[in-house]
Amino acid sequence: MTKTLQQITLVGEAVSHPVRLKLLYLLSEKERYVYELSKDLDLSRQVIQLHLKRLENAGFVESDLRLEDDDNRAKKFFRLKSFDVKLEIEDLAKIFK
Amino acid sequence: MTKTLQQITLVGEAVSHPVRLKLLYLLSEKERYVYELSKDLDLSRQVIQLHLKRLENAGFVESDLRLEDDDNRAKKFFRLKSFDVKLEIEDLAKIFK
DNA sequence: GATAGCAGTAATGAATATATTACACGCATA
DNA sequence: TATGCGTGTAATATATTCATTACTGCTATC
Repeated sequence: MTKTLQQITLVGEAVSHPVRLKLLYLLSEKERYVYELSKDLDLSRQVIQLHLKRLENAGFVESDLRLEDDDNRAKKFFRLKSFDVKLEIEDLAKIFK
Repeated sequence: MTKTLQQITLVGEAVSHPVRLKLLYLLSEKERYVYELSKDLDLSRQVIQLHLKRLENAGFVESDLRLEDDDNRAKKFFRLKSFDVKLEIEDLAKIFK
């Protein structure tokens, strides 16, 4: 699969922060919602949301706002889509040559 | 090979900027010195040096200040050491589990 | 001797990243 | 009804990133 310059930089940026790596790990286990993650990581909900947005932009996660049967409080769930991080010189050669 | 959290973030950061990716590509062809790169990329020598330092911190490149036979002006050459970018959920699991 | 090649360091400035607090709103529960 | 759970948005503060200019100093070349 051919990667664009922007795809590469977005992925790089996504994995360049420890909190985002932790989020990736947690979401690899099961889907979780924002408030829950902010409690678990002891960080503000807004920052967690920002990090998740970065991960979403990189194509790693996806989300949906969802109601559960027995609770009418909407929760924004995130889950891991794919995690395929691999970069070779050939990828760069295709871009710059 | 086991990766530490910091190793992962350094690598991610290294590949998160288009100029650094271009530098990696150029250095994959042959070694080059700082002044030369700054001319080719039309950027200040100081910024090129900064980007190269990031690449060096991530373990991608190495440098030496060198005199050539017929020229007594020292040149700081950079070359690609290794380029092995691969990250899997298992790497994160080892760190966070 | 002036200009260009080549390095090092320092100061500065604009933009982005990271994190917080604060506000509004609705639902759940003691 | 007060407190906690859960969302959204906005304002703010600090740090870092990215890029520049400016200075120094040496060698090469016209």
